[in-house]
Amino acid sequence: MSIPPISDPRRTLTLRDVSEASGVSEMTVSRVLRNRGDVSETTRERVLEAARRLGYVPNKIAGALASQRVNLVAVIIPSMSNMVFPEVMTGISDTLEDTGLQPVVGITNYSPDREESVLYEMLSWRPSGVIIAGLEHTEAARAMMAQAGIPIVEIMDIDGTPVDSAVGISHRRAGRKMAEAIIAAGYRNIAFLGTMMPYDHRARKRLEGFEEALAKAGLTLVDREFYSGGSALLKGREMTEAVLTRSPQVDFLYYSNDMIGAGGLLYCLHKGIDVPGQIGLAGFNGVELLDGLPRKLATMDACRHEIGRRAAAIIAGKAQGEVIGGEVVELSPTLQRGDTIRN
Amino acid sequence: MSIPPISDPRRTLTLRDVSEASGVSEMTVSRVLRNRGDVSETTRERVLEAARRLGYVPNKIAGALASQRVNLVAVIIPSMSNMVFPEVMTGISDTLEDTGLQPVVGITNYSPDREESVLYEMLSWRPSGVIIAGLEHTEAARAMMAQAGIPIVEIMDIDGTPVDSAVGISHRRAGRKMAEAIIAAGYRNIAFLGTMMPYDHRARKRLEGFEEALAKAGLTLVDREFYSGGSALLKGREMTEAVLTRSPQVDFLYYSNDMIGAGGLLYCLHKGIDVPGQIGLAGFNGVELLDGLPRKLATMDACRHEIGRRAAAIIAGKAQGEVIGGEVVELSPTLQRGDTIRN
DNA sequence: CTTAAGACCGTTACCGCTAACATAGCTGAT
DNA sequence: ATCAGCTATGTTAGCGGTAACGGTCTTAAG
Repeated sequence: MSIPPISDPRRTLTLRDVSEASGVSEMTVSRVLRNRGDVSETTRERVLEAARRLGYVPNKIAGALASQRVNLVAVIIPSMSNMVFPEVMTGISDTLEDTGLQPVVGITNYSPDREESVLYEMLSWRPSGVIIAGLEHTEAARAMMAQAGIPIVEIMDIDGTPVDSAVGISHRRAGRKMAEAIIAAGYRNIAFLGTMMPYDHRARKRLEGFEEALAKAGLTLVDREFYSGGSALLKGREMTEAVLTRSPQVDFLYYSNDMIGAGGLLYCLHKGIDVPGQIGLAGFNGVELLDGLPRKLATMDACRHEIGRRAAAIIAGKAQGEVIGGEVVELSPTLQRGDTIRN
Repeated sequence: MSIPPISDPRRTLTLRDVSEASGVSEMTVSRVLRNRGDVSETTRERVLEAARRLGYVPNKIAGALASQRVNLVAVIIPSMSNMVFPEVMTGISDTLEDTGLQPVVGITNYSPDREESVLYEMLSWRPSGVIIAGLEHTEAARAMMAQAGIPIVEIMDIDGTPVDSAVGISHRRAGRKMAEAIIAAGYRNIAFLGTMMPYDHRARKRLEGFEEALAKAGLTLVDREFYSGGSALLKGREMTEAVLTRSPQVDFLYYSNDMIGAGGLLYCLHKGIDVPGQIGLAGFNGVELLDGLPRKLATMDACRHEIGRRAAAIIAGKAQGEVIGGEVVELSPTLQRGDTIRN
């Protein structure tokens, strides 16, 4: 057992090392590295030089404990491969960029239990705020968020009661709006194709709104098809084929997301079906991908980027000391008719 | 200035609160919550009950500082909207899942400077390891990683010298392999279409390998086209149109990624071009999306999932105390001929 | 020449938790 | 009865920073 030499290169550096190397107190080094408080230009330079030379990297763990401040914002979302969430993230990052706050992402895979444990894990790092997808959470999760004493923003959806703040769209209303446009265009034999995930509450709400509007017009869905897992584009093709085979009278296909909608569109075009004359199609989300398709799929954008920005702005505002109570921001998605709904 | 009452519901709870509520010392509470050390079943239950009732969430900041242990693994990647990285992430998460380690993601947007600052930020939280994309970093970034005293795994690419460990494929070799397959199939007038990002080193290396193999066969690229930003699928269409207009003699289109390749494929099919007779196409990555296309694009999978798994395994292993030096794991991508290269 | 007001830097006391060691009961072998 | 050897719990001393406050030394006005 030998005592490691002071200069052991593997020992991690602390403020004391920089302090000794530059001949000032640890406190002064701390001040220099944080740009806080008065320090003369001479010592500042001397300290910075020493820190650089040693390769000192501050220990935020100690800093956070001492200052009771953490510059992290927990972002909890179901998935990263959904196209939707990377864009929300972009909005969040853009807004947080110049606030000194930093997003940290947690993935739930659409599992409420996993969401609960991810939330617990993240809260244990005492973030400055939480941005979490959806309004549906376990009891325990809601309790944790309510107790945490930090701003919470639930995003994507506003059809429900938020714990604190919420930013999103009404998916029920979005479904209704789409149904109305489809009916107005004269389609009558409408089928729904979507995900089967029991926890995709937003897709469920869209379908509910959609059927509500159909009912008001005296219509009901003539067919429906669900999927889970796999390549969404491929599933879109397969499901479309299944529906059209089973229910030849169908004249409109409403998809719960753009990816399967794109698959369906490619299938219809391949089969030589007249779109939108014989059959109309619509998806949901307004993903960038659609721009490259041979024909533009009708869709409704979910304001993803804007949702991210607004949510981040709320957190950043409260971190600055704003004392607004929980607010609900409703964004309105716009219908993009594309080329797959006839006029 | 009033002193908040002991029972102030907004005060954040500490071990002391649980300790008082359950009538044992803080240390015992700590032991219970971490499942470490001997605690009688009676007190264990009493403590857990109290913690649950109060809604106590441990403070990992304090815990990490005291124990000098952080269960985080920094994962630094260029982008999340690239399809490629979400899959790598999946591999990482899957493997880390049951090790108690947790990935934390940082995004660089393909900027070396941003990478450096993200790395600095993450190292300041003293993670147990770093997984970072690519072998090209700033001087300072390399120095930080070398100094950090934790396992570092550079992923995706192995054409270069890693700081510590590396897991990936040889993109140069991948480019060569594809060129050889194309030449063997009889194509001679080959064009390249890809990203212009100056920092996409892997795409660059693939192109280098590709041209190297062409040269060996006495060929050179007859045309090349670059893009940046925007919808990759749409860009693929546009670039393909541009190339085919400019160089009608082209009989093969090699794309730097599957997304633009898919756009090109859709364009060719739309134009009634005989694929792969008149023109062959190939991309890179093997993204799931391709399964839904009307024809299967030739591609080469980049072992994304496996890369994530292996990288995570290395970090987890070293966290367990394995003392292996830097290792380089080379994975071999397999060519998937699809329907767009003639036999 | 005082002295008040800054500018600059140091000292002290934690932040909330855990490693390491100490202690108190209790068991069973001697 | 005695004591080694447990088990179950408590005590002490930090981990590496920062808040808050206290000095010292200039500087310039009174």
